[in-house]
Amino acid sequence: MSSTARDTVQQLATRQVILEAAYEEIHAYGFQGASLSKILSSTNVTKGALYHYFPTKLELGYAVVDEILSEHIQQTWVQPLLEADDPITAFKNIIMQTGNEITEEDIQCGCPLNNLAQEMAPKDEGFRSRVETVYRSWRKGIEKALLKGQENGFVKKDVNVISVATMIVASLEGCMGLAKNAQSKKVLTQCGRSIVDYLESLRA
Amino acid sequence: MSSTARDTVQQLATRQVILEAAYEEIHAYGFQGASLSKILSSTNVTKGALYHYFPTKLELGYAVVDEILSEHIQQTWVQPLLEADDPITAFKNIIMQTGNEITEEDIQCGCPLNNLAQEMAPKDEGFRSRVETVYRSWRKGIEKALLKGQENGFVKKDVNVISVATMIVASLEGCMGLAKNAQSKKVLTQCGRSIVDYLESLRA
DNA sequence: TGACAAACATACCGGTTGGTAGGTATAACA
DNA sequence: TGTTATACCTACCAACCGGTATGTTTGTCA
Repeated sequence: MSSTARDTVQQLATRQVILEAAYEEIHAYGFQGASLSKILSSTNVTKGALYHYFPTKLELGYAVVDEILSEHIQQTWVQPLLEADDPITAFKNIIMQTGNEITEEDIQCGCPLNNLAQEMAPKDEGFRSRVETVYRSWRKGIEKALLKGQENGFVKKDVNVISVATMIVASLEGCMGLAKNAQSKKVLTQCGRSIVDYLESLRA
Repeated sequence: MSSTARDTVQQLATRQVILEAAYEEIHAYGFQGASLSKILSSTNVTKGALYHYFPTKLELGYAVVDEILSEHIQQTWVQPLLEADDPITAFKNIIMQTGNEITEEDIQCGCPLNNLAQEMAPKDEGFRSRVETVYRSWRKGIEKALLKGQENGFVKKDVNVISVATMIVASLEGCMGLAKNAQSKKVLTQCGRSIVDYLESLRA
């Protein structure tokens, strides 16, 4: 039993190495532009190992969405919001913290979720539906937080939480997209400030 | 002289056919995913003709940005704004008209400018700077219109027109991006309504 | 210790891609 | 009418891609 457990650990370790290298390559070059050869040469993994764990390049990409991107959105953008009483203040904190921690390189690569959405949604239903699942849970999390905020008297009662949640995600992604093309942290913070202003306009 | 003029017209006609076919292929599959062979087979143009007018695939892509996308943004999103006295009402009209005219296919393909920005900005400086020029003139146009709106008493005086212009473009692009992945016109109109609400909050 | 399977490693393949070399048709001009 | 340049056309190529077939190592269990 214990040896089986260790095997599983070892197995998952190699799998994880592949997965994270794939994530970075895809983040930098997009899914279609991502080269399996480059993923392999950036690690000590061979093509045989890769195809042992992932039947196709497509399945590797799916796993990146399901296991890395989904997790990242949830931990960064949803959980802190759900734990707070005042969603607007919590959101401002997340935006400001992200703005502080983000590097120029991150800006150049953009939001990996948005990148995949824009590139792959029209081309592959598997990607689209998986990305959509992540987006939906993101928006649902914001909706929940806003609703709780309304109950606690932090958010205007007449706010349509569904529309606003969509608008927030849209402006965050749009903001990252503009900053990515401008290659400018200034554009990002400038746009972030407008989002914060917008959030404040929702306060009760 | 007149015959030379006719030659030029003929020449530009072929060039334009290539350009528009390239635009559609790139819009549907992205620049990297766009196949020259498919562009050629979708027209009656041969590879020799293509490479007569465009030295590389890259230059063809550049021309699409400079001559098609730039024009489209200017005509749809900037000119009507600059001609109006009240920029907020004008903007609402553009958004609603676009929302009415847009097809499900358009939604699936997304905004061609945003597509190219997200795909190519980190990979090719030529693309990035050209797309950036389009974005900048878009934002500048909105800034001008908002400023004029402030002078005419339609827009709050304390609004930072630069930040707001960036925010508007960001949320428009983000909105299109979300709708594209959701493959849903409902998401688009829902998000559009939030943008309109945001615009109304800027009214004097 | 031997059997067997999981976990890799290597060499290779068919297909597609952007790009090129070299020929041809057409029309303007001297 | 001969010359020349523009505007194409056709056939081909090297490079790279994802994917596979086959071999080898490693560890487990009976």
